[in-house]
Amino acid sequence: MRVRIEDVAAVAGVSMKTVSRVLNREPGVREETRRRVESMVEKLGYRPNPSARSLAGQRSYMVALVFDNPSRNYLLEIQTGVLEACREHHYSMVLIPISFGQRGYVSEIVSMVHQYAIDGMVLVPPLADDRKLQSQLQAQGIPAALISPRVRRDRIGVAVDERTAARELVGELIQLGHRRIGHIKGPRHHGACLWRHDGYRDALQLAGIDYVPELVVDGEFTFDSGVLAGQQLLDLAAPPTAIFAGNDDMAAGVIRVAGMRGLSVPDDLSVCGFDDTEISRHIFPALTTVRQPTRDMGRQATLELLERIRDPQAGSMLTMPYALQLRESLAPPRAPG
Amino acid sequence: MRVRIEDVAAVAGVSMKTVSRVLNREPGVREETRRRVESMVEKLGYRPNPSARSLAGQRSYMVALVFDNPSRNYLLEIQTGVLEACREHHYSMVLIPISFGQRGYVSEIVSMVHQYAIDGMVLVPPLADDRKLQSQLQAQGIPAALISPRVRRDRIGVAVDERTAARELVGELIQLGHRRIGHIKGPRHHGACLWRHDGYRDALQLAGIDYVPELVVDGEFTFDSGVLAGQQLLDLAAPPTAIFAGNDDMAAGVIRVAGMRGLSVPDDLSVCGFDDTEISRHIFPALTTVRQPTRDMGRQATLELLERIRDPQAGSMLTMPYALQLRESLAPPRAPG
DNA sequence: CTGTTAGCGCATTCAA
DNA sequence: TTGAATGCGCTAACAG
Repeated sequence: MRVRIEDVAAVAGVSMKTVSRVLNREPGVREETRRRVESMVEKLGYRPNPSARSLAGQRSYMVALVFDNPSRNYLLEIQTGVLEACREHHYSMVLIPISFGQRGYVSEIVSMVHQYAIDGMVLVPPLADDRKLQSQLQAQGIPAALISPRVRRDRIGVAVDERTAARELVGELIQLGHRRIGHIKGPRHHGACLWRHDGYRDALQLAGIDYVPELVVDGEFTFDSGVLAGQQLLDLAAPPTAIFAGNDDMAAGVIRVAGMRGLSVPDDLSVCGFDDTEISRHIFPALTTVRQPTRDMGRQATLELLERIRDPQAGSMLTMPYALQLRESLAPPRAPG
Repeated sequence: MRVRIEDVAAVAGVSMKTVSRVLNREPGVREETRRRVESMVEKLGYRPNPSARSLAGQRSYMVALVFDNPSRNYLLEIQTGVLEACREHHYSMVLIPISFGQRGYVSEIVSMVHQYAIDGMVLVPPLADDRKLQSQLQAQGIPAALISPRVRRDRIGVAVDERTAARELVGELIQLGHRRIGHIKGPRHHGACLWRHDGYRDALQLAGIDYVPELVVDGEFTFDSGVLAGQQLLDLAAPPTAIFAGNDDMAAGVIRVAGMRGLSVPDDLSVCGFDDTEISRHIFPALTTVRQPTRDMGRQATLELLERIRDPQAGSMLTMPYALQLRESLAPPRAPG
């Protein structure tokens, strides 16, 4: 019925071990033998049994994507990238959704890792910045690739220069003539919150514009928090003429507030976001934002992880490119200055 | 180091097999013994090794979610529900993304199923309607739960009465005074396309309104196709005063077209969608639509699947409730009649 | 109701 | 460069 490694060995006239060596690309097999085995593998349509492999080898050929469900779209993109890399390398992916900050979640993760003999994991923000988790993983020798972590030294994974991106984005607003520019921050424990805010500040400074604390409000990276923050900003005695929201969902919230108040975007208010998620193109007016290659980030992070799994010295922290997406939501202010 | 079933057995003073029985909820264990074992499992923090279980038991305790990536949000909700059910029952979920219609995709799936010894699968539209796939799965004895399939007899899974829902939704438009109501269909191979269109037709008929073919155009369930279809409808000599888009993404596309043309929604044009995905609340005006309990559908479908895995006779086709979500995008037509 | 034995399919010793 | 024996942790079939 099922083709086993034993069958391949018999047909190829070698031992099981030799077939195993060929399959796992171990050295020490004569070229001719290797070819013979490979052709038999092909011919019989042999596929190793993952459970047996995992049980005997103490590893699962599985990578875990651990997440806390920040932005669903973002996550989906990452997931797609991770899955892509996994398929390319005959790994599989398991999802570990967790509640960040929930009591005992670190040991929960570690325990799952052991249960499934997971070979490595990809951590998305805000987990990528969790010191406790990381030191646990390190202690247990479990490789992890980080996506957009705050600390990058000696880590593997991917990141984008979000600070510069934010600076450029706000620079566009300034270029258009805006001076009172609001900003909606993300939750504090996100590196993104920090970098985007810093970039905002950098841009103002470069243009010689004062940083006005009342123009900077807190958000949660959710649509609803964007609505609240937008109301707060537009309720100011001197409201901003432009708002840089920390991500697209919050920017969409701002646009909704504007709509409810009869303000035209971008004529009465310019709005921009960050991430270039699906929604940025699906709302009207389409949102100016910064594109991160999210899917590719998931993929590359996974590739680095797989390298490290093979060789504990390998793998690095990649910087990925970003791109401003200038769309309809920006215009000069009504009364420049 | 690792806690094994043997350790639990020793501590509980029973044999391995008894522990195994308890873990797998097999009958034939005295209540007291069961409790004792369970408490030891708890105490030692024992977790079965999936690979060993899978290897010995010829099954993986894994369920596959097979999909073709229709709407990302929809899928994510389904996935979350499936994952939820899996966790509750100590199953894990693997993702099998495929290209529907690609040459040999059926055997690709079957082969993966065998390789991983997958215990069952959840099929989302349009795969839930794939005859070839289903007969293959049936032939191989692989249980599958279907989400919103066209054919429901003798199948397990979940569905919603989309036709009635669509009728009620269009009924709302008619109630408001609309007579020229446009409809954007989905791709033909989706059951949803059919049901929603039929519901539209039913509503018109009930109200004694003629079905006008030029008011019904094709779409692809994507935002962009919604834009195109919206343009087509609004370019008519006598454009509709309301549009029922086959799903939310397309409805968002229509709203964008309206925005670009300076038409006010809902004052100049009423729009409604279907599915109640995230975008329906995030655009302005917020979209009137039909909510399907997508996440719960994923969960329930999986529960049915797990039942059938245990017992080839068990499991059924559940009908899940829907709910109209009346939001901002509807108003009476400017010139009733 | 419970325990014993064998073996799932592979990787990993070690020896040849 | 290759092969034979051992066991990964669990479940299944049978025995008690």
